[in-house]
Amino acid sequence: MALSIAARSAVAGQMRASEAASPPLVTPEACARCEAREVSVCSVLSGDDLARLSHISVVSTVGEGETFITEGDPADHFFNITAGTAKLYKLLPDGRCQVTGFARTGDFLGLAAGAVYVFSAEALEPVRFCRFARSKLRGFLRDCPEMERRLLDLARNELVLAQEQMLLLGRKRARERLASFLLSWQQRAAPGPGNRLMLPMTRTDIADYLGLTIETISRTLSAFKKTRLIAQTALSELIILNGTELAAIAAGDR
Amino acid sequence: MALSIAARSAVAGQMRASEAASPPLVTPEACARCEAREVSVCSVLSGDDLARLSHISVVSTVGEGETFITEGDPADHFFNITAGTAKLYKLLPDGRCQVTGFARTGDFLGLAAGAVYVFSAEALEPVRFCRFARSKLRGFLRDCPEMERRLLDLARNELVLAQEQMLLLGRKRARERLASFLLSWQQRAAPGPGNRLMLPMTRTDIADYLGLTIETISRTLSAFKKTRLIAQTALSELIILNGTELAAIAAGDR
DNA sequence: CGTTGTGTTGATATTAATCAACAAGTGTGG
DNA sequence: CCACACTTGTTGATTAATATCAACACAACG
Repeated sequence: MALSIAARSAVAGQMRASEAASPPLVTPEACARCEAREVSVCSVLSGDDLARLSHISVVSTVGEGETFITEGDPADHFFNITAGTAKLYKLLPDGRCQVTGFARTGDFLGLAAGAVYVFSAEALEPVRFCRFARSKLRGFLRDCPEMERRLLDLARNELVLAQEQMLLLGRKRARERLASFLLSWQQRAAPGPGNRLMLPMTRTDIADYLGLTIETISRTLSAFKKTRLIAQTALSELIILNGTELAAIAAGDR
Repeated sequence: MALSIAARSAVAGQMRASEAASPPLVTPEACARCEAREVSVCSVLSGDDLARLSHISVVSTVGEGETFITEGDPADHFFNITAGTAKLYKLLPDGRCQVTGFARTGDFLGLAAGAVYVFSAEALEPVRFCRFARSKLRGFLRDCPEMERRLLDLARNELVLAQEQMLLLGRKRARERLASFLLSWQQRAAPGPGNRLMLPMTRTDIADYLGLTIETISRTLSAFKKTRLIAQTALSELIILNGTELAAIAAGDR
């Protein structure tokens, strides 16, 4: 069995939040090393602890479009993404959807859950993850305070990001929201060749993340292209030409 | 010195989130007991641990309208509200404001912070709180895993609420937002005599919490009054007449 | 009493949603 | 290989929800 408990350094849409973020909990290098060995490693664990944690973990893979966490189901497991990207979302009875976040390699799912999951998770591209039972984790944490500390840091980080997103959803205009999203995604995603930014999600996903419609996303992206803030190299691939100006827009300065 | 680390059972705006919430971390009774003794008690601590924690805590009081946490300042302290209500908010450079939450007796402030605070806190009525240095807390937590576990539970709860609020801000309409707010506040606030609901915040605060304007709040409240969903007993005091219908509106069912 | 702050209500403006048409890409089957 | 449906994205026209602007009511307070 393989296992990984890791977290990328989260980057908020704004400088201020970025300053407040904790240092990387697990470096990208460590993640890569884990993957190569087929045994993902929690950076704070070693020896016996690691072995014990491996006992309670299971590795799985899901294909694009598959839902692997469903809102309302008993929250029996924690997840750690080891490859791919997933969207996390909540639904209203009439089908309205709010994407609460995107999870990438190293991210941890299931912190924001009580007895049942309060969100669903769907793979945007093939996703590999490491899953383990919350009941067993509880016992493990009792003997491994270092691990608990990391989880608290993770939760803190997520809380900072969530509040930043509240500001975005409650008070920013469409162009400010999209600018914020592009910049924060640029910082989270590994840059492609030639500084290209890959967007594994559809326009619908972006719209549901930013509280807008696909038409508004499309129009706003077109406006950014026309003013040379970004360039589009493929349908889901673009280059940020003027990050400074984009950051000013994201912050609401113009 | 007095000290308190406590948390009320958080109640989300929707049933689903409520089911998911952890059991009360500190009962209202325990809080009351703490207050009476002028030594607030963390329910998971006792004896030596409690004495040690008391060493690093300071009790303060701030008046209505006073800001006691400022976004961007070094996040040196944790806070635990022991009396009163405060609003937590973030600002955009041009003055737009997003209230990210309201903190009441027993609530804990400062979890969502890194090197600097990412939100400000202002007293809506006279607030008493217990404050202690994060640097000292860190050392304390090392020796008191039970305490750390509680903090993780608190953070988990806040995360659930934050995601519920994202759904509200991103996808709910004005009447749905206000209905959600009234119900969740009803569950958090101690009910006044005759089931009256006290709202210590102004229309502006509610508007900034729900991502709306004061005019929309006022109009929507008037509509609720006209359809007998609520009745107003004073400017900041009302009664929920039809909670069932209000819940249906909050959930987006009509 | 006037003044100020807060809330309400009405008229109008604006942003983004909705409705609609079409373009481009993808996959299928003949 | 092409015709076809089907999905996703773009753009335009119109509508709807909420913001903005404005007037006024009311209470608190000096």
